[in-house]
Amino acid sequence: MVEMRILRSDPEGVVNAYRKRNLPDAQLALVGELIALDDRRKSLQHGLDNDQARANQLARQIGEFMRSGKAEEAAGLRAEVARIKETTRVAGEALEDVRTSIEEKLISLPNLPHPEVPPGSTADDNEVFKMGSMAIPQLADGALPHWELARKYRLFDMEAGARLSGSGFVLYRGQGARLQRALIQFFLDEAVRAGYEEIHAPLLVNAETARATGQLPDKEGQMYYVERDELYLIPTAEVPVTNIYRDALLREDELPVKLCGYTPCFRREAGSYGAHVKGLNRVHQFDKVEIVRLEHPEHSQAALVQMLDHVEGLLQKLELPYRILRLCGGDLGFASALTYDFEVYSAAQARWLEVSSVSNFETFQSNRMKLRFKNARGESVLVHTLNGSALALARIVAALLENNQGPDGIAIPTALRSYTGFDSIC
RNA sequence: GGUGAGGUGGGUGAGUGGCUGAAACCAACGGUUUGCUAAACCGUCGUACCUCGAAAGGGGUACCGAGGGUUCGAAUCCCUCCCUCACCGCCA
Repeated sequence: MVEMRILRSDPEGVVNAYRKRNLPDAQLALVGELIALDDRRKSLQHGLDNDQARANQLARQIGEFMRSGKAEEAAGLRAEVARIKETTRVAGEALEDVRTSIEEKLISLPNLPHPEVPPGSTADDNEVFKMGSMAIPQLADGALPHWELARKYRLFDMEAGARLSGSGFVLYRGQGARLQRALIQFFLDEAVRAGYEEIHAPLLVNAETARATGQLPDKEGQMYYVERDELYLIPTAEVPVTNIYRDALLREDELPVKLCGYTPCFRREAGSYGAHVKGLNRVHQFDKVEIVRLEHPEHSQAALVQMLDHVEGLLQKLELPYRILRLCGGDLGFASALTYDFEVYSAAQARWLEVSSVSNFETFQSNRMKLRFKNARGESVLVHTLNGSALALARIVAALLENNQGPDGIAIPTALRSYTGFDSIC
């Protein structure tokens, strides 16, 4: 949720920034509407406070009259209190309406794009920020896409997943299952080594939690919902992990907070059909290690760079060809101010697959969840939140299988061998 | 799922209708003392919003799990919900 403070301080700048996101005029108009509503809110609050101060004063006087036996005087004041109460009731309702209206409008506005966000409207306009040094592998004739490799080496079974749950659910087995576990362990170890505290979080969260990180209301349809208990299956570890600090008021010296967590991620996403969603390219449940940081506003950009380095290091250790994209305004996620996507090249499909998204949310999430720290001057300041995948498994597996296939099987990258316990899949 | 006991400021914990935004103690912070440390002593010490002020700072309102209600007045009385703890039942 964008800070009202920012809207008020520079409405024109805000509107201009939103143009980068290609927001429709109706949404841009909200900026002015919100400021007007906020003015109204202040004036209602002012009136209400004054009336209540008066009522409190009268109540005290009535008490004194009662004690000293002046019943008539007390009765007269009671009548006045009754009048004031009626006024405050009306004002209170009006204030509540204005608040609700502000909340509704504010929550419908996406985050302001960071100045570094390139212009553009679709994924095609994303800027290639960096190409990894690993060469794109040249596969021999007859190289197979990962879903064929899975069949050949009995690594995972989409049909079984479909039978158990539905299409888009995967059952891993044998070396395929082992590879999953190895990657999770590897990613967690690397994150912990980089100073992130490991979190093992609940996979079902309540509505308030989903709202705080921005999944509700804007991505409601993306989440699985357990109606009977009013709980959502998490679409990413970001949700429970960031929410650990909901409503927190930290000391400045507690920053930065660096957390990581492995969870399965559940996504309903209807999506398209055909080759694009075949195999592991897009599934309803996948595994991911997420890194999350709570930062002092002055340090969040530096933190973002560190996170990019961390993710890049993982891909280098896995010896995967990758590139880093800087998302353009039109492709930027609702809650994000600045996002870098990592894509790995999946050679048999001859396409880039998104395996990580690293974002700085600045105060968008912390404003929703009232996550602040106290600065040296004693003021409460919203922290910046950041997170990134480090890394998402399913597509990494797809690329690993395809890129490393050869006549003698599929080679496991050196860094992973102590985790898998085998050097190749055969 | 059943029964019982509770939810007060960073912590412990007092407070059953007005002078309680809340005692006391601990922690924390600033200071005095001290060769240093400790102790002792003095002071500060919740959050949000509105408002006055250039600022320093001042004034006001709300908040004692959440939401309603009674009352001139509620941390205190009533109702609903949530959560925690204990015991029983069930159970990976």
